[in-house]
Amino acid sequence: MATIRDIAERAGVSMTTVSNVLHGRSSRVSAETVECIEEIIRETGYTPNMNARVLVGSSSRIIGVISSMVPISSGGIFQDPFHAVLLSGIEKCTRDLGYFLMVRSVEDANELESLLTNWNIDGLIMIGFFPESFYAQLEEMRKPYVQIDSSLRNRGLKIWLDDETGGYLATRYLIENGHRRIVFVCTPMQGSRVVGGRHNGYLRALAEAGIEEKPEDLCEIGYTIEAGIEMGEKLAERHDFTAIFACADLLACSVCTGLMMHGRRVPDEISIVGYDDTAMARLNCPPLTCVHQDVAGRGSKAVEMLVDAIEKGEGSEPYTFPVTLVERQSVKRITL
Amino acid sequence: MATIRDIAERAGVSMTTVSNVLHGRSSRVSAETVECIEEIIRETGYTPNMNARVLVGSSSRIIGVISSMVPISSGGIFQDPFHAVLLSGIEKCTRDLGYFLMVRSVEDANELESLLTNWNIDGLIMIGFFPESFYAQLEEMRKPYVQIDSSLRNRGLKIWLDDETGGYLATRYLIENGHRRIVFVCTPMQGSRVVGGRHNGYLRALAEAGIEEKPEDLCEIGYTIEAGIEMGEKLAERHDFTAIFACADLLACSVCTGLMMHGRRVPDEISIVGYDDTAMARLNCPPLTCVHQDVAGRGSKAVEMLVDAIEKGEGSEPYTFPVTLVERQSVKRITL
DNA sequence: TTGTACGCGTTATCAC
DNA sequence: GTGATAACGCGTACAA
Repeated sequence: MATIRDIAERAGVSMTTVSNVLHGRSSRVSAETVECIEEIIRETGYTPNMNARVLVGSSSRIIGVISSMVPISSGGIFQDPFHAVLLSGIEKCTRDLGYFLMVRSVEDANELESLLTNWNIDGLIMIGFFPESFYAQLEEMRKPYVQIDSSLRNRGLKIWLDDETGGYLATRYLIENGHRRIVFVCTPMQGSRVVGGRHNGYLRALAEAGIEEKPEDLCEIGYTIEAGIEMGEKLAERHDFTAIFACADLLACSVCTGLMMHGRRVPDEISIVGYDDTAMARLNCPPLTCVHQDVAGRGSKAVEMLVDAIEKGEGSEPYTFPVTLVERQSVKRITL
Repeated sequence: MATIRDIAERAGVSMTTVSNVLHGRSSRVSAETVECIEEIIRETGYTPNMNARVLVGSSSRIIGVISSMVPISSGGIFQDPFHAVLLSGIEKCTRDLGYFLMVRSVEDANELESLLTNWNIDGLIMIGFFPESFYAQLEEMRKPYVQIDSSLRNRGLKIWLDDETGGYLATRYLIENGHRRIVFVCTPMQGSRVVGGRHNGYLRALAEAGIEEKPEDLCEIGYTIEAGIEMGEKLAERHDFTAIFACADLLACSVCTGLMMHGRRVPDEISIVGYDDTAMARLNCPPLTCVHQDVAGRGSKAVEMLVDAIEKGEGSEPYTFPVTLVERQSVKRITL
């Protein structure tokens, strides 16, 4: 509760001097006063009132996080483990860089504007997809924002993933293990750079091996456990393929469950490769071979880029994270 | 960016009048000025500057969330799916009640104090366990705080779970299905009300059925997938039990994986019951029978209790959430 | 090197 | 019913 005035009085100096010490402007203060004041600051446990700082200055050192709703079950943000890990990376980096994190779900562009102006938020991290009006609002307000897994056309900072390579690596791995008929399970592709990229990689690997793409091998479903299990049950009836590439761990694991519930064995009869390498991949039985991405790292990078933009006013090119393939036990080598 | 002063000028009234309109003090303003001002407020898209409000008033309408680190892999908060869903519930309710959410990891009591005073945070939600110094700090600052899954002795608001009943239901269910030798897998019990409660329920069900507790049936491990898988592998060697009750889904699923990797079949040879009913329970193969708790609901309730305490200054009794048993397919009825 | 004074946007008190 | 005005805590010209 101690204020700058309190410190100044106790030290017998002016508030300006205290402020200078607080901001490390040591050139303007004699060494001994610095020491004296610092001592008092320690004693009194002074903590700046950020609200007052924001009011007088421009920066609030608050970073906002909004997330579009990709819930596993019902509404609410961050239910998806992917988002949880992402947030974890975001929080850590935000903290390390001396910023604060305000988390909120936002219904429309007006709410977004309110949020931003209410607290004079310095910049925004956007997880997922949002209506065009959100971007228009942000541009109008000239607020820096960074998108994770964004679509193509919007401006602003972007954290991408090398989705195409991931799709390619997964599919090539299956082909190298003797599989020639590979089902592609994904969420609806329309307009999604992410899913589209993974699919392109899938197609490239197929083409490279001289394998023709079969329309019935493309399975688009909703991003829920139930949809995945259902798809697994449907696929269990088919005997015209030997492998599945699912473009998210959640889908891979739930499809796997659906298959096994109907007596099909993984990987003995059907091999599966997933995408993301979240905790559920390691937990799956058998442990899931999948494309790995550094989820928490992407969160950190998003914060770094955003803070750069906030402090230096720099816009940077989209940053693309690499992917790797993690071999576990859900793929069987087969010989024809 | 419009301020109260701007509005006042445009309306040709004083700032006080605008403020009165803003706060619905209609008795002090004539109906026509109210309408006029409201019109201007709409036009100009006025949004209050919260920092200024906090500075002059006392309440910030910010709720803080800190989480002890119970990470699946490396450091960082909210990596655990349980925490993710919890946060989701917290965020929604916070928003519905007109508050804002600041999320942060905190290393020690000093950092906690800084966080709270920096922003004049109204109240705190604590997820998990924290050192005694945290509580001392909060008491000293007279900040309302609510603990989710707290230990016994601290003051403050508490959201509990009926852990004992959960342990009892799970164990009784296994016994009803013919199992008499039930291994109890958990995280270290020492001082944990949560794990201790579940264990007590387990013991009660055993006693009720006249089954003696065997020391070798108590397995304490770390809360990680790796530890669970390892324990599953170890248990796969044993043939002196028919069922496992794991006091967290993560443990149940990873033990299940470990068992199956070593050729033991679930539920044919070994039945398993989990606890929490997170997404991974539905995703498990076979889908996990487990004790259900309303995780998001607990988050909401925490916010409600906290806001009550903030606004009415009321301290309330610990609120205990009920549990139910969800039957899926990881338990087999056996006859001796 | 140090101090004074003003303004940031809002609310509350008190006078009109 | 309405309007000045003083705070809230801090940063920063500007003056000394």
